[in-house]
Order: sequence, then C-alpha cells, then structure tokens
Amino acid sequence: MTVALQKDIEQPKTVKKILECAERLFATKGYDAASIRDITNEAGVNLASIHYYFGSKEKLLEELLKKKLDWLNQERLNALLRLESNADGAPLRPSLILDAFFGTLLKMIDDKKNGGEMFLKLLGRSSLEPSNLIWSVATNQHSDVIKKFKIALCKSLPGVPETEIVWRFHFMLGATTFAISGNGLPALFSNTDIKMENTSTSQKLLMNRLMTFLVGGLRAPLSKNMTTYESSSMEKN
Amino acid sequence: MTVALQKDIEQPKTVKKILECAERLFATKGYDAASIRDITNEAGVNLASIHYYFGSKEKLLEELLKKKLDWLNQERLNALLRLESNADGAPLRPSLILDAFFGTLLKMIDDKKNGGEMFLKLLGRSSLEPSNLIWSVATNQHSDVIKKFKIALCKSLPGVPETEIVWRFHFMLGATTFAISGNGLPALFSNTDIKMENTSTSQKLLMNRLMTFLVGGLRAPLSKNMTTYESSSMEKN
DNA sequence: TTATTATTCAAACGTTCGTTTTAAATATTT
DNA sequence: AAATATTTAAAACGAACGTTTGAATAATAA
Repeated sequence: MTVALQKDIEQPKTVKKILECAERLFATKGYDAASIRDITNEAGVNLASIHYYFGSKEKLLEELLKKKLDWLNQERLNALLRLESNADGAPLRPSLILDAFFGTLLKMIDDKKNGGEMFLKLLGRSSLEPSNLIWSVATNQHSDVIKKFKIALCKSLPGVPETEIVWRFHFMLGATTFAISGNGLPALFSNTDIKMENTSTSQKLLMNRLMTFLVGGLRAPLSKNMTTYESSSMEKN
Repeated sequence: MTVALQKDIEQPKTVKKILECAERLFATKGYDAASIRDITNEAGVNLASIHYYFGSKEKLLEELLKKKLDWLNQERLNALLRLESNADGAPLRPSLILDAFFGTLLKMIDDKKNGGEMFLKLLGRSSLEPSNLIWSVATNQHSDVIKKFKIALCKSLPGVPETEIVWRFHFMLGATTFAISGNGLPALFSNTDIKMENTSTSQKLLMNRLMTFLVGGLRAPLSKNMTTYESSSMEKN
C-alpha cells in the first residue's frame, strides 16, 4: 500500500494532480480520447501546465508509465529476490514465481490510494495499442527484471525449452491483462452472477482463479511438435 | 488491384475498398488514429463516401466488426456442431472444443485474401478499447454461440463449476488475443530468435503452443478456495 | 429520348485537438 | 527593495478531425 507517511510534499501539487487525473482519464477513455483539456479541467490546473511540466501529452504518458513501471518492477524484483534467498539456490516452485510477478501486479488493484486500479487498466489498454510505448519502456528499462524471471522459470521448469517459456510468459500476460481489464466475456453471461466487484474478497478470488489458470498453462506438458521444433531451432542459438 | 477474377462485382467496388482499407488501418493505427481521410485516400475513393455508404465512421467500424464476427462465429458453431454430431451426445474432449473456438480464430491469420490477419489485430485491439463495441456486438448477436461453447465446456469438465469455466474462458481469450497481436514480450528477448514470422509453419507452431497452454490452464485442478466460494455463491443461483 | 435515381466529387463547415504565446502573479535571490 | 526566476492564467494558433452540402456525373427506368 506504500503508505503515505513519507513527505511526498516535494513536488508541486500541480504535477501530482495532473498525474492522477491523467492516469484515470487515460485508463478510462484511452490515450487519444482523453484530451489535455479533460485532464487539466479535472485536475483544476491550467491548460498549459501539461506542456510546462511535461513538454507534451505523449511525454506525460511516458513519464506516467515509467514511474509506475519502475515501482512495479522493483517490487517484483524484490519479491523474487526474497524467494530466492529463502530457497538457497534450489529452483523455485513455478507458482511462487508467478505470484511474485503477476501477484505483485494484481495486488495493485487494492491500492486505491495511488490509483492502482486505474494504472492496471491503463497498462492493459496500452499493451495492445499501436504506439507500443509500454514495450519500448519495458525493453529499455526493465528487460533485466523480466530476464531474471525468465531465468527463474527456466530453472523451475527444467524440462521446458526457453522458447516455450517465453511464449507461455506472453500468454500469461494476456490472460492477466484480460483479468484486470475484465469488462469482457464474464459480463456477457449476465444471468449467472459473475460480475466483478471491487471488494477485496472478490479481488482475492480473482487472483486465486487467475493463478490457478496460469500455473496450469505454464506447466502444461509439451506436445511433440514443440520439442521437435525446439531442437531444429537450436541451430540458430 | 485486389485481383477480381471471381465475380465479386456484387456490391459497389467503393464499399469493398473502403472496408478493406478501414480494416487494415484500424488494425494498424487504431480506431482513433485512423482518420477517414487516411482510409478514403488509401482506398482511392472520395472523402464523403464513408458517410454516404455507412453513415459515420463509427458505423463503419461496427459494420466491419459485425460482418467478420458473424462469419467467425458461424464457423465456430459449425465446427462445434460437427464435433458434437460425431460424438453422439458424449462429452467432448476440452482440447477439441478449444480448437473449434480458438483454432477457428487463429486459422484466420492465414486468410490473407480476406485480410484475416488484419481482422485479428483489430479484434485484439478492440477487445480492450473503452468503447467496448466488440462486447456489445458479441452480446447482441453471438451470445448464443458463446453459450453453446460454455455448455459444451461444462459437459466436458463436469468437476469444474460453471463460474470457474466462464472465468477461464475469459483468461483464454486474453492469452489468445496476446498471441495474435503479439508484438509484445517475445520481441523483448531479441537475443533468442523468437520473432514471429508469418510463414504458415510458424503459425501452426504458434497455434500449437497456444493450444497446449490453453488446455493446461483450462484443466488446472481447482484450489480449495474456489470450491468453497462456489458452494457459497450457489445461494444466488 | 427524357426523367429519375444513384453515385461521385470538391469544397467548406464547425469543433476539437495539441501546442504556443504573452502577460500577470508569485516566489526567490540579490 | 529591486531584480530575477518560476509558476499560473488567458487567449489564440494552426492543423486535423468527422461531418455536411450541393452540384456534377453515371446509371437506370420510363
């Protein structure tokens, strides 16, 4: 929950208000549809302040994503290191690794104080947007963290080729993204009472469901085609 | 040139050209960023023709999605009915059901002729967009098809509660969406040669990987929390 | 043919967008 | 207290957007 007792009275309130509103509006309306007039109006600041503090609308989004992703991936790394220091070099159970990576992400939903839920929606949406800003940020700033998780997974699943793990990592990201931005299919079955509520209990339930699914997919036995492909693609590596 | 050997001279060429270009541009640039001037320029038609034939930009997108989704879900339904008629009332193996649903979708990648790949990208992007147009179309037009798949899955997995299956369905959609619009994580590991190519062999590989993952997630054993939740939520149903 | 309808076209409309500019107000330094 | 820098405020800019209009053209029907 990151508390808030520390003196974050450092930077001008204007910047903070812009960041908060931008995060919410980008998440709810999308980057294009959220105009800087929307943002500055809701924030109660001047129209020009976005350009004054951030340079441009796109830079604002970038700074927003960087800031949150920095924090998120640091948390993930901490969680992984904690696990590894407790394991004494032994491979970790896959579910623990997934919990460190995806669980850390999902826990942000409960962080209302810092707009965690909004950030997750923004994250999900940005993942599939053409600009690909998320991936460029991730590539430039956080590839080391992701690589550490990849290595941990490889150690944890010695029978599964690395290529396969990377793909399954990707699939898990997709499932998680949908779980977060989940206005999709479950709402389609309105007769059964599945609608997601933001109570912390239902959050825990969602996380439980998702984790079970992810572990099942990650540990799925390889089909023959995969192993043959893997050995044939080894010529490249 | 779009060839023209078959007699697709049914509807005005203008409409067809608009649909093709709109699909590609919506998919590559996103709905907001793809202007009707972009579309009509690339299509070589007049700016006003979109409003003449479709009424508005949004109606164009809606018609586009409806048309393709109608076709897709009809194919899915056919595949499912084919399976069921071969099974004589016995429950189907989960992998077969998933193949009918997600496999039918993934096979569209190879349909270059009808811009299948572009449609899949558009589909993926639209799934997380705020407008939620995809889900409203699915709810209004195709909920019966999805329901049939849900029922088939429930029959196929008698030990898993319906609520759980719906959620896993949703997770599978997410994984599939990322698999399709896959400019994400795999590209992050540029050292290993994972980049997705559009050869039909790599498509088959992707489908194989994804299917293995989906089946693994779908068949994951329930955790205790889920069963307890399920029985407690039964009071509502 | 002419009359009628359907389609195409160029031009413009009104809005909204991100951005810039200019000046006033506030804070900081000298 | 004066001078300088920083922050806020208001207004305007040019560009791009979706949309509309009205006339020109093509196609069809009588």
